[in-house]
Amino acid sequence: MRLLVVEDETRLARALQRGLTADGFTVDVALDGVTGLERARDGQYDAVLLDVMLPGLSGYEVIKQLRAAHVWTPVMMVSAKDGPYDQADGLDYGADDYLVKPFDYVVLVARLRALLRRQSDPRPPVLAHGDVRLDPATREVTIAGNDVSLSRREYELLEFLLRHPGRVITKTELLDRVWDARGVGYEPNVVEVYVGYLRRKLGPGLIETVRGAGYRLAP
Amino acid sequence: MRLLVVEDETRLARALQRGLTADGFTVDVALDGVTGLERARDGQYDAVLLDVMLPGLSGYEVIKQLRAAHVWTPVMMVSAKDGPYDQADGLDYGADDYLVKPFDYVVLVARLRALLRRQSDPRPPVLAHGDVRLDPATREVTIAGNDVSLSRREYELLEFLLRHPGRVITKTELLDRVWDARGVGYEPNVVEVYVGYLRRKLGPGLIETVRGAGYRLAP
DNA sequence: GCAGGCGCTGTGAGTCTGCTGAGAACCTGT
DNA sequence: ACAGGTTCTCAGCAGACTCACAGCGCCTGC
Repeated sequence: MRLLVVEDETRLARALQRGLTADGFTVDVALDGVTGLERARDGQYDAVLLDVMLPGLSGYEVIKQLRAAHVWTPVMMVSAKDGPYDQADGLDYGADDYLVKPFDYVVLVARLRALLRRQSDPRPPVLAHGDVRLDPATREVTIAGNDVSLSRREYELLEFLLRHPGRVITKTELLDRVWDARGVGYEPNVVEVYVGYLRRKLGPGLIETVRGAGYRLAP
Repeated sequence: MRLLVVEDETRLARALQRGLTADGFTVDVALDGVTGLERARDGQYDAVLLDVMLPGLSGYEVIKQLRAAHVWTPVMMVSAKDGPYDQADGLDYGADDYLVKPFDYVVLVARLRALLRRQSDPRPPVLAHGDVRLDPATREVTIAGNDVSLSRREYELLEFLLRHPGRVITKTELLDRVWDARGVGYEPNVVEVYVGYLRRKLGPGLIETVRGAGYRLAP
């Protein structure tokens, strides 16, 4: 079993490498996000252990780009409990499991084994709502069976909405999650513009405006 | 995690019940479409595993009626590969994922977990009082089942009242909490105006006036 | 019974929010 | 380099919303 550990704290990284090797895994280490992404993309790993707080490229960015590159290696995210991020975030971005620092080594191994065991069908399921269907694996979107071509932003906005069906989502949240994790430097109006684009391509009635609050997938 | 398995092959149904129970789920079984629909509609399940070929009521009918009844429990459809139906049909009817028989049990569990994860958007609980219901996640407000459209202020005022049922709340407090943290610059009369709007939309009798003191939700 | 105060509501002006078309800047592939 | 697509800002518009105001009715304390 080949593992990739992406972790910038050298001390922890080495400890994990030693322990996991002793437990029978073959372990590579990457000390920052960029090399982590590269290795994860190219190497044939059975699982990736991915820290969230990384120099260069955050863990979220890494997993996002990994999935965008059609790499479905199971990923276990690791983050400090008191960070600005939380579990839901990690899972949203496509992590398969989530661990909070500081973690117990035994728990880590158990979860890792469970992850490897259940990962026999890694293809993400199709997202569907009404007659709109979105396949994260191929990035294809269809409406009533007809293909729709979406730009990157349009696609990611739609995917985020489909992952939270029914919930009202504020423009700020969308800017945070679809545009930029830092979320600054954008006018909320971009969201309005892109919702407009989607409505033009997918028909009105799919995305509802909740005045003063945000947007929501029509029930 | 509560699951409902709707499957008429008793042998398979029992096997699934045993396996999924061992994997930590709480499993109910329905052996035909009619009872399946009933249970799915009434029970609070986290997911439904739904066979397509069912005596009484086909799986498609079940999911159609389920969605028509505004039940959005995630549904995984299961069907024989060589049946007259195919995957597209299932997704069209509003299934969230699709599995072809014969399926690998490990695959089933993996997909089921993915489904639950997607769905496990931690939704805030619905606020209810009398026949008024308010869902903070979707911002939907219903009275006796009928949708009511509220403006931002109206919504926030109602939400605040529902979060403090029974208590008498002064106008000053409402100005503080619903209008503006600084609470200055508003006439107390705005509150009266908005209480008026709410009474018009939700019927009198919901919000009681306590003369000289404030407002209170009727018991 | 009466006066004063409190709360309710109709009216309307000003504000705010969201939608859209136009266009500039920037990529990307040819 | 160029064409086409994409991303984002800006400005104008329409409609919804918010709130003050003023008049009226009702409650309450004397």
